[in-house]
Amino acid sequence: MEIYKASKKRLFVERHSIEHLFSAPVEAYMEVHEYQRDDWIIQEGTRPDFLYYVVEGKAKIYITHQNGKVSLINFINANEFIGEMELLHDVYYTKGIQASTKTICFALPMHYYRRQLMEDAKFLRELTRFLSVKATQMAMKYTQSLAFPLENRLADFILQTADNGVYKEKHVTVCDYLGVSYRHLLHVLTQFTEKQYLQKEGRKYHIKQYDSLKSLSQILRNK
Amino acid sequence: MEIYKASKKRLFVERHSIEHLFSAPVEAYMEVHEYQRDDWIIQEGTRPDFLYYVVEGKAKIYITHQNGKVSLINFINANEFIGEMELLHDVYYTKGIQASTKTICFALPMHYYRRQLMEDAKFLRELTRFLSVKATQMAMKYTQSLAFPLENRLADFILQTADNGVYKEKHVTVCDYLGVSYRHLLHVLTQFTEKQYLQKEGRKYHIKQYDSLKSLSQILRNK
DNA sequence: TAGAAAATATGAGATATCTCCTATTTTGAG
DNA sequence: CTCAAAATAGGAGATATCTCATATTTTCTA
Repeated sequence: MEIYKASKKRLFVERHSIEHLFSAPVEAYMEVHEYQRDDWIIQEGTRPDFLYYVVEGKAKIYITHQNGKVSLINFINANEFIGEMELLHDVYYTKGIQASTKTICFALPMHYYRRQLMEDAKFLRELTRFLSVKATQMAMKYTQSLAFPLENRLADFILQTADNGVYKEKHVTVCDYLGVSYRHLLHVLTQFTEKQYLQKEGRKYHIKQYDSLKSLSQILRNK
Repeated sequence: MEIYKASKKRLFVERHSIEHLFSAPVEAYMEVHEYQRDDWIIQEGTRPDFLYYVVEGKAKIYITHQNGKVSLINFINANEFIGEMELLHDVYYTKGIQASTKTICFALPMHYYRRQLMEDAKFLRELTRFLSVKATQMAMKYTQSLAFPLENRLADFILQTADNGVYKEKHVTVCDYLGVSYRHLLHVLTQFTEKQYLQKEGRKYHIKQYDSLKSLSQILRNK
């Protein structure tokens, strides 16, 4: 992890305005943190000292269960917050946050800014929107996971993450995200291949029947 | 559904202050709605005109999936909001809300109050807290549903809803809530009875081995 | 650059959960 | 009070998903 200093910091802050998020300036004590892929931004179980705002990159929220299973709760993208739960609640089980690409965040020391932020309608409005989307997403994922087999959820995930007709996510990550065993994920991927929805080439899968996948994934949706 | 008028309204509003929620008064256009058990407070798919604040009672959030399955997403209790998603987002698939006991809500016409509320730090802070809890809850339910079998989740649910050592929820509701089939719920309940965790008496189940259920439910928790 | 660790792959058997069916009991509206 | 609808109950077989075991390939690190 690198903390930008001096001109590197100044330049970065100038290029990435966050005026739209706050009524009063927060630059005084704000830091700029850069994390490399796989770095832990927050350790599971350890309260963070900062409220983060992701400017660049992508991260993952993990929780480890007592039975050893690991869940990838969700992805965090640019323009989203990290640590807002700890800002709002004194008691909270902190989830682990891991960068999945190089990730640059603004880091606001909660100590300094908590009081100010909790009075700032502009900030609270942003945070409210963010949390409402998060709550809705989780509710959808929850009900979908119970109402539909992996087949549908995987089709949806493939379409969401495929890049130029090519799907190439790591199986291990996908298992944690969709909450199924490695074995079963492979099994359904093989089915997709046998049905010619996908064509496997090394570690990549080429989408061959977009429509078939689309109709599997549409079943999840209440438009 | 009954809308309180005149003195009935005045009395109710006086007895249930909501000063702590708003910086400026909202009583002018506020209504008081009373719903009976099983009334629909909001129809699935139909945008509500009000932001509701539940003063008394308990309600259920439902969504119907394309495959016909119904999910009970969550319960709503006193001092919680309904319709906040529609307040925040112009495009949103509205879930159905059904009263599960007699429920009395304050109903704020969004049309009149949206702008004012979105500027009100006090209100936004409350809403933020509410949504953050909601998001956390959903995330936990989601990961738990994928990481643990019904046995653990049902044990937890029984302990949460049992009244004086007696569990007597409707099976149909529980199926929708825990996302399992009626058949399977009965199956696991029978197991609990055979293991003497519960003792069945008509439609009620008496908790006989509190500790066994407790340890099943503890497995879900990361303290 | 060798060896360890992580990721991929696949088989085989177990089990959690589902679907479909049928029967009985309870509840609620007229 | 009566009848239909809802809720409860349980059998039987299907299937979605899991666990465990083992082998190969890729990636990372000392």
